[in-house]
Amino acid sequence: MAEIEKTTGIANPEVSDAMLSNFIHDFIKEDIAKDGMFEGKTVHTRFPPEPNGYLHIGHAKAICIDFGTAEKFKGMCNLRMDDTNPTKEDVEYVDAIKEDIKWLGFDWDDRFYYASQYFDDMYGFAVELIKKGLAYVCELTPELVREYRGDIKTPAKSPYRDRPIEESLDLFERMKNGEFEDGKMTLRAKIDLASGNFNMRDPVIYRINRLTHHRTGDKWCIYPMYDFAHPIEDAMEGITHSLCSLEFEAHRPLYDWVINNTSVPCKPRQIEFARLGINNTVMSKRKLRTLVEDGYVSGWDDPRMPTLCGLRRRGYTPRSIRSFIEQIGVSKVNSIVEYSFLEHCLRDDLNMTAKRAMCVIHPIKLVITNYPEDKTEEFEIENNPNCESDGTRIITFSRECWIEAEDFMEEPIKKYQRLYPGNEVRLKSAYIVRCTGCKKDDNGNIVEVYAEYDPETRGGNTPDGRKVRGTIHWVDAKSCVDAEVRLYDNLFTVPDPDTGDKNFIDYINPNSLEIVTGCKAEKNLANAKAPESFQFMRIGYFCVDNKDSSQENLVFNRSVSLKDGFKKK
RNA sequence: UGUGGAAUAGUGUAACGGUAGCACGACAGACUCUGACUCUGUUUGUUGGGGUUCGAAUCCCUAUUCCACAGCCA
Repeated sequence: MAEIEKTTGIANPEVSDAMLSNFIHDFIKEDIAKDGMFEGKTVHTRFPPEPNGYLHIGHAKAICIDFGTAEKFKGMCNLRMDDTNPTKEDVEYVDAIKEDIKWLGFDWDDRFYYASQYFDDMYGFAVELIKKGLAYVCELTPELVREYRGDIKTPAKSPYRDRPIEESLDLFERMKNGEFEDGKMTLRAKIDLASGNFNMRDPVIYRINRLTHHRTGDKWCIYPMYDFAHPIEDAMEGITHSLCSLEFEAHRPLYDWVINNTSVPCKPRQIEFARLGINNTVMSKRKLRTLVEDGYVSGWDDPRMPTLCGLRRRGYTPRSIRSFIEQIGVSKVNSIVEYSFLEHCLRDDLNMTAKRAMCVIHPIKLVITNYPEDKTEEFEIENNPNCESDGTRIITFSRECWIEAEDFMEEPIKKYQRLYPGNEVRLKSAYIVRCTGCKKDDNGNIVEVYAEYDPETRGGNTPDGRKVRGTIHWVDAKSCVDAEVRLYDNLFTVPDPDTGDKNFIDYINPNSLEIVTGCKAEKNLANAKAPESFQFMRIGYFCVDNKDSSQENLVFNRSVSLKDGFKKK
């Protein structure tokens, strides 16, 4: 590294080893080693979302790569709103995007930009191209442009290609001044009408569009196209490496063409990587919008959505998402990561950080028949057995408590080690109890379970050393609080609703949300507030809903269930 | 059919001419006051065919398959 510093003058070439390496890092190292290429600069990237929708887990990959790469090389990463097309863009998204990126833990310092702030520069560079004979005003209608684009064997054509420079200059200025109606003319780069890469067949770089821009208002009626604007934005900000997804690979020649044919201040390098695919969900903006607008979910932040605000509401932590992105790696292979891996990353994080609590979701009454009716005891219980510094809390115990309905079976299945007549189980941290029977209503439904406790086993200990196979969670009926619990399942019934010509709506899982009310939570949960997460012991990780939960009406979202190693049959 | 990419266990990703490894999953077991966690072990892979080489996932040839591009979207 010291060697490299000498030859390139890069201020901070030191590479952080905290991060897994990938091919992008390799490219950058090569560039750094290449004498003079980035003379005197630090690695500088950018994350350039178009403010026309909410960020999702796929964007998280791009964010982690853009910011993470800068971090790795001790460089910088800008946040830039790519707002060159006012058609779909809106200010409402800008703040949401910033919030999501900050939530993930990334920081752009004061380097927040809009592509629209370079409109003047872009206009200037366009004029430069015209003067060089490298761009011309074309009057083909959109229909004719398409028709004249040609095909693999036929080159494109435009009768305006050889328009004199002075004429194009004049026309382009008048386009800017609003003398022509929308769609009447375009400015096209003069490159190669016969190119096998259609992006190079004299691409349109400016179009007339009388739209009010969310930043520049009505100042402009012509707007630059992405292929022309993006390299300029990058260069204006001194970006050294412009990281983007694979579909822009074929645009790279055009990116380089713009950089090389205009007097932009630097020459960024575009590197493409595969975007993230995850099964059991959809990721395209259009499909997510359909889910929201047609009411299949409650909003962009519905906990079933792969949006960052949805994942946040679901209980995903920034750390779990960053860990996920880091572990799936970066390559140029289009791939579909299993949703279960994301869940694994969440469990992995929450296992270390979430405090344990007891909550009974499908309650059934357990009566300890040999326990005094008016007695209440307190037990001290650890908040997280995996993290001693999380301390302990007090829970109460009395004659009646709630247990999970599925923790009792009148006739046990094979290997069942919970409550059934004659069997002993431990009520977590309280007492060992022996089941003595149950009571049923007229329809044969079990309404109460009976057991006798062993006073010698206070705290759940067995002084005689006897082994008790089952330990179940419970809450004191006298002191518990009611809660609403929302259980989520996959939004789709098939792993690949996003592929092929299927209509993804046909595969929506009608049971992706189950709302359970009347759940019984230990009293300590009464004051829980978002964004706190808990492990409801033996069930899963739950977070307080950041919209609907209140002290009067506790609402928990199941973020992810615990793995269930019990093999039924 | 033109251009540009990509093919490594079920999934994702390393190995950059020198023992194909890791993670997730699955399976089996140990441990356990969470059937969780943790730990141990097992399972499964270089797209096919040639070639170069002492030695090939890696280099060469060839075949096959897959993805992206013909917006005045980004």
